[in-house]
Amino acid sequence: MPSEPTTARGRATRERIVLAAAGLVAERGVAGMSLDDVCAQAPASKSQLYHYFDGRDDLQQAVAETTCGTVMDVQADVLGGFDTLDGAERYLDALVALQEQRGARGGCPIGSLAGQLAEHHEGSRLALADGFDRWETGFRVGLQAMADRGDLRAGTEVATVATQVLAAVQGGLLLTQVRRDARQVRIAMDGALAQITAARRHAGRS
Amino acid sequence: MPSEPTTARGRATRERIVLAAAGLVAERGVAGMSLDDVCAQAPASKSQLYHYFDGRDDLQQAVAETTCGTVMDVQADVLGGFDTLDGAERYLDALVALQEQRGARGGCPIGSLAGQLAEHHEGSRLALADGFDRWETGFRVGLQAMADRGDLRAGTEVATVATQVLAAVQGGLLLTQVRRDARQVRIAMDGALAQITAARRHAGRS
DNA sequence: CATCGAGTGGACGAGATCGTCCAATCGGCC
DNA sequence: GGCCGATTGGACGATCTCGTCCACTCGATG
Repeated sequence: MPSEPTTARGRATRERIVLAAAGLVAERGVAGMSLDDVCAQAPASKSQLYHYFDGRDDLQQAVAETTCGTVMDVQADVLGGFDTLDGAERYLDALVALQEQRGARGGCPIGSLAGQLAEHHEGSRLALADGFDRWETGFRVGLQAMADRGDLRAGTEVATVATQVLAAVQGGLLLTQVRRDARQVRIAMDGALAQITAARRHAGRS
Repeated sequence: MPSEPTTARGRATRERIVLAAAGLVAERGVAGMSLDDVCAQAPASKSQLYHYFDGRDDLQQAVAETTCGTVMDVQADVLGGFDTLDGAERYLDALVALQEQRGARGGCPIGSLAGQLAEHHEGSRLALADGFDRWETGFRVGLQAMADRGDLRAGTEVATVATQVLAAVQGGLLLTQVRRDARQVRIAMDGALAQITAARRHAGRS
């Protein structure tokens, strides 16, 4: 049972540990993160790590949670604009630009963690599922706004399309990562967007 | 430099090792596969493993290659039928049935390996990219047959749609895995299929 | 100032893992 | 049978990793 920090100093230490762990996971993968490395990088000592976490698994779950939070924070603005067709295209452009900037490496942080953790740690799986839920909710509220405005085909099931868009993003990012080609995610999501636009749609891809 | 086996016995040993490694990776993930475990399971000895492989990384790449081969073999039949609208729906049904049968666990073997290996082993990344290429080619030739028959919207770019279908499958399988819900992959791929059918399309989902 | 719990530092042992090494065995071939 | 390279068995040391342990410091509070 990990003890929650009660003082500001304790909270800072716990956060240093999680951030160091998240950085190492992003850089080397879950398997490449050793607790000794985390302690060296934080910096912190073993006793601090085991003071705030049950052990490796518990720390990995905390990493999953903060990673989901970071991903959602980074895209909060552009995801908030996903409520018009233009906003949807801006979202896609931002996604592609980010992948190009990273050299098409790394894929989606949440998706990558999913491949490494979902099958082996129930707690981490639930944390990642929660991240996906929040992401999909962002799409859904934006799509609902478009539907209310009449920008979508009549009869569009907004919740279903939101799931399809998220799947297209994740699949596209995976292909981008494996093929080292940032255009893959654009192709994947162009499909999802083309599907939702009404007959009077303007602009295919930029 | 690993030496290729020259005798039938050597080839059998090498194959035993790869299959044992692939099984352990599927069961416990890449990080959970120890070389000692592989030797115990094969069965084989350390010297045999290092006789046929450079080391851990080389073995992982061999696992990636055989995993791609296995996945393509398993779906060869139903993927070969992906050249009519009905065949596409049968493909989707088979995919969903397989996920339900597995309890929505494991996701796509290739996609899971991608998340664990693509970023850290160039050779494995290339092996997985080759697997995706073969998979996408299967979709593309089927879609081209449909286009030639006039089953697709006029002006459909077959290669692009093939990429979108593969992305939808991968994204859908990832959501299925994380959410432990086999319907996710059906939703994801319904979107990709709905997009390609001509106006006189029949049947949405089953 | 004395007390006390939260927080800290880092040594330590148990065990796992990797990769190396060498001697033994197998099986085709002269 | 004798030879020889391919193949095999498994011990071994070096290294890494995890998690435990205990003594220590910090800082709020009475």
